[in-house]
Amino acid sequence: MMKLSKMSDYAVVMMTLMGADPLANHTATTVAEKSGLTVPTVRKLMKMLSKAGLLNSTRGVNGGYTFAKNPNMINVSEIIEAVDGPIAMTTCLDRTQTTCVMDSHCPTKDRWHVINDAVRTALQAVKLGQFIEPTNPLVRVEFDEECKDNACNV
Amino acid sequence: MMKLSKMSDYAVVMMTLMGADPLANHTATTVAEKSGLTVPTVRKLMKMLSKAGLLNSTRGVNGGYTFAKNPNMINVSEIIEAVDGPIAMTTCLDRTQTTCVMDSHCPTKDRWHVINDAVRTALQAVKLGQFIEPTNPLVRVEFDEECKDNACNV
DNA sequence: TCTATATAGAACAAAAATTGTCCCATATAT
DNA sequence: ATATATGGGACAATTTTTGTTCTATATAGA
Repeated sequence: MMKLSKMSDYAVVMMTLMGADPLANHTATTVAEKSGLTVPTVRKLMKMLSKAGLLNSTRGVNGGYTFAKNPNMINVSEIIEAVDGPIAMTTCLDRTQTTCVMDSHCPTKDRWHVINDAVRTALQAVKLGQFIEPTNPLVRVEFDEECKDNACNV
Repeated sequence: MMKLSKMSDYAVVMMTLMGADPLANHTATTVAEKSGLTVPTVRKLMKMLSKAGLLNSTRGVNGGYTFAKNPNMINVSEIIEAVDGPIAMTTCLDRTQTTCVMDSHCPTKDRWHVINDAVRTALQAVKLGQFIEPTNPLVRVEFDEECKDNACNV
């Protein structure tokens, strides 16, 4: 099954929860509480999202993270790529990889970009704002133990 | 990085190589030779493609696999789903998983369908025929009745 | 200045998923 | 009968992902 990693799944959930209060300063601790994820995991993801330029960070006392831009302008592919790296459907499209088992036998290496572009375009079309409930900005979801395992994306 | 599994990647390559001779009978051994993949791996994938209805199989001496339908009518998502299972971007969209019980509390519930559908649609739009060298006239000739409405000329 | 708080970066072990191979059963042409 | 080929399942090895821990750095406020 082709699917997202749990980490990028978590990241979208976190960003969605933060988006309920889009101007506030969010710390790893508070996001962990809201999401039910552990603090270390949230910290790791916040760092990635900050490094990718989706969040601004402030260190020290009263530090934390704020949205670097309007959630309505953040698309899902940005979040996924911040966590999982570039969307490359096959190894030969991943510039960090150099080896391919099939090398000269491969008849498809120049065709995959069609699919890759199609998928990226599809993901770019979906904005974070579409995930945030406009009518319920104070949602404070407390996940069960069971939901930690799959980010509760039922 | 969100990517295809190697197995589904291999499967597309194999199908592309077979598509160069779309009416022939292909054995696991011959496809292994053409692709550079090992025989056991090719066998495993051929079984999956056959089970999914993309290939017809014949057992015994002179057995092997033939295309069950025109390669131009086979889309890439069919091959991927034959090998990797249904395309479900998150765990909650995978019907075989039932681990999350907090349906009503998840902030991203029902939103993932938008992305999932977008990705599936993108993959469905790409036909195997687009991977195969367009110089082979047999693809068009022998499967012609399936192509009456020009659907094969994508 | 000192302290408590919070992010930055890197390294790491545990867990999970994938990959690749092997075995034996079944079918079939010669 | 025999050689050939697929069908189904089980498995170990490998790779990837996941989640945690550690130390360093930055900052507000007492």
